[in-house]
Amino acid sequence: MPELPEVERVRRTLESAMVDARFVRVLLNREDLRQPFPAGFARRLRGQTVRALVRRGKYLLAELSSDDVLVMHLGMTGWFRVETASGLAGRKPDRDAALDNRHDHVVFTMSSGLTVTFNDPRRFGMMDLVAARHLTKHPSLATIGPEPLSRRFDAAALAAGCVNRRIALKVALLDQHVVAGIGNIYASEALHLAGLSPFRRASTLATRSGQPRPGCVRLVTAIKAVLRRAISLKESDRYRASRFRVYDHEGEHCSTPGCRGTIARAWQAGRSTFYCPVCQK
DNA sequence: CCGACCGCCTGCCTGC
DNA sequence: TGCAGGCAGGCGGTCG
Repeated sequence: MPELPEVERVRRTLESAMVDARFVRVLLNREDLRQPFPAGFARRLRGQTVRALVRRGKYLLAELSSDDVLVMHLGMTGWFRVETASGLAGRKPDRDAALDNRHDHVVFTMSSGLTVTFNDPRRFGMMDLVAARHLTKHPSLATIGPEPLSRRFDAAALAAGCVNRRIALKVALLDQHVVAGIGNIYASEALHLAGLSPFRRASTLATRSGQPRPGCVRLVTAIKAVLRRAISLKESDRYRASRFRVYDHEGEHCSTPGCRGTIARAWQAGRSTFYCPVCQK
C-alpha cells in the first residue's frame, strides 16, 4: 500500500484521531515487527499526549508531550484502523468475518475513546521511540532526502542527488536519500509523465558541475503532480486501475497524447518497472 | 560507487 | 480441490 501519498492519507486519519489525545493503553501483541520494539515502549507512551502527527518521506512521526517522538513506518503491508470503543464492542459477526485480526500487532487506546490499531501481515513495518533532540540522528531519518512536495525540492535539489551517479534513473528515484517518499509505483508514474526513460543514467539529468538539465526540471514537476494527484484522489477512485498511467498496465496502449506505444515491463534492482518504450527517452 | 543478490514475512494469484 | 511457484507497493545488508 504505502508510498508517500498513502502515508499522507494515513497521517491525516491518525491526526484527527490522536492529536491532543493521551495514550491510555498500549497493547503489544508481539515483541517485534521488522525490528524489536524499543525497551519500555508501552510504558513510555502511556499517559503522553500527542502534540502533532507529521510525515517525513514514508515515516510517520508522533510528537509527544514527553518530548519523545514515536517513529512509525508501514513497510509494505502496514495500515492503521481507527474505531470507537463502542464500535469495537458492538461489532457485527459479518464484519468480524471480513476483518483479519490475526495481524493486529499494536493497539493504542486513546483518551478520546478511539482505538488505533496497527495491522501488518508481512511485518515489514516498524515502530521506534526516540528523544526529539535525537530525531535527526535517527538512522532512518538522518540522511533522508528532501520532501518532494516542499519548495526545497526543485530541479537543483534533484540534480544534486543525480550528479555523477551512474545508477539507472528509476533506481535513483527509489533511493530515499535522493528524494524521500517515492516507491516503486510513483517512480514509474513520474518518469512516464516526464517522458524520461527509467534506464538512463541518473547523471544524465545534471551537468558535470551539477546544474539541472531540462529533463530534470520536467521530472521534478512530474513527481509533484503525480504525488499531489494521488493524495487528493477521491475515495471512490482510489482503487481503480485507471489511477495509474503505467503501473500494472503492461500490454496496454500508452496514454500519452499522440503516442502509439505499448506499456512494457522490465526488471530493475529486483523490482518491476513499467514504462512506454516509445515516448520515454 | 555500483549492480546484483539475499532476507525479512504472509497473502494471493496462477498453472498444473 | 490441492499444491507449488511466483509475485507483491520497503528496506537494509553483503559481495564482487
